[in-house]
Amino acid sequence: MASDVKSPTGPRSRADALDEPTCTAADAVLSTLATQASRLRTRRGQNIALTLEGGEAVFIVRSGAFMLHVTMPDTPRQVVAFFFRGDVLRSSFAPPHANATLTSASAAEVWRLRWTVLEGLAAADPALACFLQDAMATQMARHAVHVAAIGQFSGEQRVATVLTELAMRTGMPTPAGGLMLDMPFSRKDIADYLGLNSDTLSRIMSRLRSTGVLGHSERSRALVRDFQALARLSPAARSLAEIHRGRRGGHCQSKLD
Amino acid sequence: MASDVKSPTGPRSRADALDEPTCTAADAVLSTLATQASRLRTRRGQNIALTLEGGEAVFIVRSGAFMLHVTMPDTPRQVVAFFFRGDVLRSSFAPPHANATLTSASAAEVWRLRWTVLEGLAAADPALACFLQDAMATQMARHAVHVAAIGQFSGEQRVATVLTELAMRTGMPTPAGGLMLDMPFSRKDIADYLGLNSDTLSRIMSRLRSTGVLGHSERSRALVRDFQALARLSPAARSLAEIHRGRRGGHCQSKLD
DNA sequence: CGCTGAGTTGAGAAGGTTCAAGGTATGTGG
DNA sequence: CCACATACCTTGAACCTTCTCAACTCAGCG
Repeated sequence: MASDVKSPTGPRSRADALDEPTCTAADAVLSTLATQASRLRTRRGQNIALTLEGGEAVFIVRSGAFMLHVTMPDTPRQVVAFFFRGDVLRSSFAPPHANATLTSASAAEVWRLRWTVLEGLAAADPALACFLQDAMATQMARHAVHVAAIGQFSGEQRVATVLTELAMRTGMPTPAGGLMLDMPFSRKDIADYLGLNSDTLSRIMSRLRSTGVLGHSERSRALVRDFQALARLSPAARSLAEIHRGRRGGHCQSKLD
Repeated sequence: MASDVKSPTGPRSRADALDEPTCTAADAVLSTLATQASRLRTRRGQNIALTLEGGEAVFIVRSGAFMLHVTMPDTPRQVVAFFFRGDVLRSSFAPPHANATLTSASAAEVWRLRWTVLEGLAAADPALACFLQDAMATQMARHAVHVAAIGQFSGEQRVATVLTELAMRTGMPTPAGGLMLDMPFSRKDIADYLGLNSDTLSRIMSRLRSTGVLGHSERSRALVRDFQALARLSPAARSLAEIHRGRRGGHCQSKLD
C-alpha cells in the first residue's frame, strides 16, 4: 500500500484544488463577522441551544471541539458529527423531533449569529458566501466518509478511522516518533459516533494497544505509536488526508504522501 | 404514540417554518437557470460523471431518483444518499479516493452547471442563494437521520425508516387505503444505503409482509398496506414527516399529524 | 477512606452475515 | 410461442461479530 499512497492523484480524481482558491483565507473572511457575532465561550460538556430566541442560528467554530448528537425515540443517541475550527452549523441541520443537542467537548469558542444576518452578509460579500459553500462541501464529504464507516466498516476499521481523523485534527508529534492526540471526546462519545457499544470500543482499543499501534497515555489523551499502521487499518485514511489537506498544517499529511 | 404524534410542535422545537419562507418557490428560482444548465436525461442504472471537464460541477435534480455511492478500499460500497427532485449535489460532496459514483436509479432528469457559474448566479440572485442554502440544510438534516438510522437502529427499524422516506417521496394512495411506492432502487441499493446485507433486507421485508404491514406487488414497486404501522416501526418517522413537509403534497403527512 | 464516574474485561445471548440452493421475473433468440 | 439465459430476489443453516449485563479496576475528590 505504501507505494499506492505515493500517488497523489487517485483514480476518478475529482475537482482539483484549482477550483477552491476562489475563496480567500478563511480568517480574513471571518474577521468581518467579528462585530456581528456573539462569541460564546464554552467549557467541556456544556450544551448550546441550537436556536436563538426560537429563530434559526448559525454557529462558526473558532476553537475547541463540538459534537452534534441526536436521539430518536426508543433508540440510543447518535453523534452525528464532530465540529472543529472552521466548521459551520445551522440550526436546521438538526432534524426536528430528534432531540438534537450541540455539545462542547472541550473548552471552546464558537461564534453565533442569527441566520438571516449571516445570509445578508453573504449576499453582500462573495468571499463569505464562498467560504460558507465550501464549508458545506467539506462537511458533506466528511459526512460521506462517516456514513461509509458506520455502514460498512468493521469495528476495528471504524476505530482506526476516527483515530486517524482526530490525529489529523489535533495530533502533535512526540519525540519518540508517535503522535499525541487530544481526546476531547469520552469513550462513550466516540462509541456513539461510530455506532458501536462503548464496551466494544474499549475492547478494540485494548487490542490496538496490545498490537503496538497505540500506546498508554493519560486520560483525555491518546498516544498513537505507529500512525502508518493505524492509517493502514482505516479504509478511509487517504480520503481523510485529502479532505484535511490545506486545513491545518497537518503533521500526518506528510506520512501518507 | 398516536396521541403523541398529534402535537405538531415537539419538545425542543427548532426554528419554525417562519424562517424558511424567505425563499421564494423553488421552481421560480430555478427557472432562471434553464438557459445556463445542461439538462441531462438519464435512464435507469446510468452513471453520471461527477466532474465536468475536470472541474467542479453542481447537479440539480429535476425528476426521478439518483443515488450517490462510495466504495472505500477493501470494503463493500455504501450508498451515501438518495436524491430526488429539488436536491442539489456538488462534485466536492464526494470524498476523494473513495470511488464515488452518481447513479440514476430511474429515468430521470438532472440539470448540470459548472459550480463557478452557479456561484456567480447565486451572488447576483439572493433567492437562488437562499434556495441553495436551504437545500443544503435539508440535506444535512436528512443526513443526520440517515446516520442515526445506520448507527443505532435495528434492521427492522432501518427498513421501516427507508420505506417511510420513500412513501413520503413517491407514495400514491391506493383504493384499499394503502400506499403504492415506486421502488427505483434495487434490494441491493437499499441494503447498501442501510448498511445491511441484502439477504437480511430480504428477510426483514418478508417479515413485514407476513405481519401485514407490506403487501405483495410487482417488481420495482412496493405496497404499503398499513402506513401507520410502518411509521410506528421507524423511530425517525416524525422527523422525516417534518423534513418533508412543504416539499411534495405528501399523502402521508396527514396520516402522521 | 469510601464515593463516584469512566474505563476495562469476561461469559453468554442476540442479531446479522455468509454461503449455498432454489425461485421468479424479464429479455433474447430460435 | 417456447426454451433458455440472466439478474434479482428469497430462504435455510452455520458461523461470527457485536451487544448485554455484570463484576471489577482505577483516578479524582470531598
